Amino acid sequence: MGLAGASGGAANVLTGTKLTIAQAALETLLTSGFAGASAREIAAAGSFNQALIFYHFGSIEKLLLAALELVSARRMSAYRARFEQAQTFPELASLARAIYAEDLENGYVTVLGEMVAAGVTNAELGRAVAACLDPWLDMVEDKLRGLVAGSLFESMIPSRDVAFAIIALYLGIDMLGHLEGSHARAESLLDLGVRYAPLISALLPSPRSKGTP
Amino acid sequence: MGLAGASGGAANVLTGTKLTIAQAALETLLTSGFAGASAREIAAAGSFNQALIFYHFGSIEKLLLAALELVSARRMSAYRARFEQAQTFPELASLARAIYAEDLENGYVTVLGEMVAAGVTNAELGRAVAACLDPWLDMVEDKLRGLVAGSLFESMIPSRDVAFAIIALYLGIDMLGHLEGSHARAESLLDLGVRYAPLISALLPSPRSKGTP
DNA sequence: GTCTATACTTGGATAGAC
DNA sequence: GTCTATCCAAGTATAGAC
Repeated sequence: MGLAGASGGAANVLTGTKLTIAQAALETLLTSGFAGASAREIAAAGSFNQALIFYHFGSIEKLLLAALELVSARRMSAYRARFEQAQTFPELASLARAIYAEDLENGYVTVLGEMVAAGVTNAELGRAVAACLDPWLDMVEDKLRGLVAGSLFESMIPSRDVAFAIIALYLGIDMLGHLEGSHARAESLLDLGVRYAPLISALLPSPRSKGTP
Repeated sequence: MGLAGASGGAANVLTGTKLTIAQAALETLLTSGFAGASAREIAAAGSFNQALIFYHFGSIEKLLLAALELVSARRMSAYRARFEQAQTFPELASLARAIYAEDLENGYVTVLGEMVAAGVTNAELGRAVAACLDPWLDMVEDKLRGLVAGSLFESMIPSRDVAFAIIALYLGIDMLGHLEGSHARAESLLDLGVRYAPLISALLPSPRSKGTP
């Protein structure tokens, strides 16, 4: 609680006008998508002057990136605790399902999808978006490692690859939902995961019934 | 072999100038991405006049869509036979791996990624891209149904959802590859699939050793 | 820091000659 | 069907007053 009385935790250094602008950018990303997120639209959404964007962020790209980092940090601080608490596959499946539902409601799913899409068509932006995804990859990887630790699968499962697959699946579901204009199939798939997670649990003999280490 | 002596099979109705233009569009999509695929760039790539695009296709969007349908049809006719031949999980995993490698080499992975990304930022385009993906979803679903037919899992596995997951995973891997600017992790993940497919096979008792029905 | 006004660029699309 | 020339819209970004 020393300097810069921020609220969350990570790198939420945006305050005042910069924060206002970033939030307007998010709003625009949400309602008009990346294609519609021009300086003029964003300025209109936030009722401030177009020129402020360039004064504070230098370029639209940098603003959009800052906005993405903002949501990423928010989501991380909102979900991390719950994620670390979940210790079984059923719990994790339910959590994934819940996170998707919340992300959908908050529009984070949309923002992420738009920025990933933008990153694909723009290499520089792409690297930045990938960097934003990295902490999530690490988080999933750590969790996986913990889950299989001590079990038969410990040496068999390359956690990094599997974590990559999980993030890819989440992203792919997100993308398809966007394309179809409906996330119904995405949600039904996640429900399926919840329903069958106990089965996976049964296959992996849980080796850590000693409580949290 | 009656009317319209086309080569492949599906809906490859592009000939002459239209085909030239569509191929230039593909080339541009490949080298400059969706963001760089402007009328002028495409015309330059194919050494024809900019105005021809609008004469033949009406708009850039429609051209790009036609180009996507072209590659989709090409890939379908190139892979369908091999896909239908594969009858076990190991075979399918190897095939998926091979398809990704070929798609990567041909640039189809890039084109698909770019168009999906474009579809996310543009609802109308998105629906069309989703429609392009549909035949693939059907194909995977049919295959899945055949694979689990007669086994214990027949009533348990909702083929549609699982097919959706598989397509989503493929797409997500593709997207992440684009973002990172390298498809190394994607390929290593597919290799992992090949390595562990026999294990899945062992779990699903193969009920159909009678040859092709 | 914030505003107005505007320069500059790019890109979609069309008109009309050939 | 193809070409030249051009219109028009939209967007990024900056200069300079307040």
